[in-house]
Amino acid sequence: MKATIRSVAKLAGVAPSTVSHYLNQTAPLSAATAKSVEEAIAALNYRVNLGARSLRLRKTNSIGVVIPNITSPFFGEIAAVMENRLWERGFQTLLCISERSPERELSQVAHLVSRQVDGILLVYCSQKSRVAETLSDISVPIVFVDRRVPDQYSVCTDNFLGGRLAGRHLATLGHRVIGLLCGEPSVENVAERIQGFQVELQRFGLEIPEAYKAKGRQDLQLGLRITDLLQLDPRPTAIFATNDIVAIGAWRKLVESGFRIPRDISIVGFDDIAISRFLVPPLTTVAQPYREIGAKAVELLVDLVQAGETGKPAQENVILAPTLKIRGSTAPLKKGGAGKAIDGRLPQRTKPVPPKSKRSSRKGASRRPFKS
Amino acid sequence: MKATIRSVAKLAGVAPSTVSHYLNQTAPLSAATAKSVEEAIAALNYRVNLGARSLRLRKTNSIGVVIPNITSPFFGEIAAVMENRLWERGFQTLLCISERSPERELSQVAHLVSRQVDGILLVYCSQKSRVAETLSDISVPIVFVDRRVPDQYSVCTDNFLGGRLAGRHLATLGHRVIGLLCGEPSVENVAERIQGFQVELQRFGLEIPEAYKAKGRQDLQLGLRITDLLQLDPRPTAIFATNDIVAIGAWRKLVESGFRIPRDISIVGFDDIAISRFLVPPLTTVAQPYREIGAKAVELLVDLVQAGETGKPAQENVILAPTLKIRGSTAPLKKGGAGKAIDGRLPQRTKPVPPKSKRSSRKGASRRPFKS
DNA sequence: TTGAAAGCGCTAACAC
DNA sequence: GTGTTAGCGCTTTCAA
Repeated sequence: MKATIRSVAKLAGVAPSTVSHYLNQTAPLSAATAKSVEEAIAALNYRVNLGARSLRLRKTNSIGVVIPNITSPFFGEIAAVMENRLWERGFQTLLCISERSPERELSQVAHLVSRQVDGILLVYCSQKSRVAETLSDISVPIVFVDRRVPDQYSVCTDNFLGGRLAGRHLATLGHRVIGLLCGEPSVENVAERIQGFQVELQRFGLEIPEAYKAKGRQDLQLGLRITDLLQLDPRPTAIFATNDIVAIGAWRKLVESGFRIPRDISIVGFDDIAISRFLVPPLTTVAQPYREIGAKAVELLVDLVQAGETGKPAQENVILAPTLKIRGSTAPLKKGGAGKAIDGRLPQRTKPVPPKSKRSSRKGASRRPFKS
Repeated sequence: MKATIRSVAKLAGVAPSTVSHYLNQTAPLSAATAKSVEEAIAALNYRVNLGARSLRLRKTNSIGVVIPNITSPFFGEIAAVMENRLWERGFQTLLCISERSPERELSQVAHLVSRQVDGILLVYCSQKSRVAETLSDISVPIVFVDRRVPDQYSVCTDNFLGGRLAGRHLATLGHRVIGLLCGEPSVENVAERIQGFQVELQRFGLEIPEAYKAKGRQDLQLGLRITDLLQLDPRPTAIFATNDIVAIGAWRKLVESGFRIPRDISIVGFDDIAISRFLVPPLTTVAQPYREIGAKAVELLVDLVQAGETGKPAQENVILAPTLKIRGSTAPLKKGGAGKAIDGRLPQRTKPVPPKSKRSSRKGASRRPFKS
């Protein structure tokens, strides 16, 4: 039924290889043959069978993308960027959503390998993922996205730096009593954010007591648990949430409870998902470099694919800097407001002298220097 | 290098076809041969080449999904549901994001066909899409999603009904001066919502003057233009936005301008994207049946694929009912509030007698009866 | 400049 | 039960 290179050849009165040459411009054809081939193709509405071509060429021009989900704004953006870049580079995206199931993820990767994808972009779903271990079996290049894996290619955000940016911002605004909404780290990213945040606060002589940390699964519910923190004395004047969804949960609770943002309380998120800009006032947040992550991951993988067995790219771990988006949800500490020191003691202060100037606070504070 | 069915056969001391039979359980093997095949497979870490199998079987077990984007909540959900269902049914999803470009869309569909996908799920991007016309060239079954196409399989929401639900809700709450934020219909869906809304209002003797309609590209910006409507006299007491994003834009402007929702103004959206629930108060909206749309589309397409040339499923257009989610953003019209009739005349009333009871208002109002 | 022939890795008659 | 063989649609030497 369907036209093949053979049927085209027959109709055009030439050999299949000639048609192939025509299609791939792999040999010069005389004008006459070219024309007759062209006509035959049109007449039969011939379309090359890419599956057959792939089999022959041992290259499918397809890339597997495995990701925990695409409905959360962060992963959705990443997946979208990747598909775009891949399409531009001539690769078809095979999408696999792991739904945070390590088993499913594993079987998806196996499937993709069976399908002879040229490479895989993997946002693995949890520490429990056994993909990395299975990797020795896998002959296909893999780039890990938003997760670091020892001795593997990866591209991700500098979460530690992101945490520090948030910490510095709040400390600089004068906040001394700060609450933390900590996502339970399914992946080390979140832990790094918290660590960076705390390390930076220490530069200001601040430490966050355990009571000021609400921990839980990193979703909206966790944000709602801000009520626990609000009952503490002194009440926190600022909140750092380990992602924007959590921040929005907290936001909602705060507004319902009659708090005004940022007058009564400042709040900083992480990710910079699209909604964050739409809140009133818009959310101050640490923006992940979505586009860069996706673009870089594709670039790296495509290089890897094209390198084949020859010279593999050297850089193994790309770490991209996030940026602090200062918007309306944070403000300087109100004089005499809640959370002010009680009888001269700042309850969270552990070191005597917070740095006076921003400059000095920065000096030596970082494992890596701030960009700005 | 890579193990093939041949190398496995050689190692196991059997014929390739025997290995194939083992893999596909297409013939019973003696325990001994089965075991030796098994061992050979393990020893060589053999994985079947699905590309080759597809070529032979003329079936790729893959489905193309073409969609304008996946970062907007609506399309993201749809794409996610589809991938899930397809994976469950044993199909790999080939994702193509058209980015609202008709040309790109067309070339993506062509690519998918060349890749021998077994079927295509298509959310086409605009009226300008020429896919439907090109369809005669395409031998692959297609199901159109969220768009109706004459004589083609499709599944979408009953947008007209959705509009009516919104209209009835606001009218029943007593609102008489109502503003409309109308997305510019890139696709007939939006027009149907507006039409349904207005048809239902007419049942209540209401008509919306042109001045009370703000039109524009269906995005956040359009919502901001609510300021135009607020300057009208009488001021609208309720707003219907043709989707939630637009509603959120309006929301933002309203809050910034000091309006209280729903005390000062009621607002109804369309879609029920995830954010809508998180607003304070949460947004009343017409919920699209995301999961049902995605699930049904996959089901239909898979049936089509499996039917092959034999009996094609009869149902061509599946229309799924949306549901009204009444939440906090709408409230009964305040007595004596803004928008009340001026010297006894309701400016928007065109017919003398609005129906007294809900019952009568419903009777004959619908092309299809309400579900509830 | 064009054609013949082999083969990518797999499955499916069909024979034994 | 198992092996032989042909062929899915394509590309690619190599020869003419």
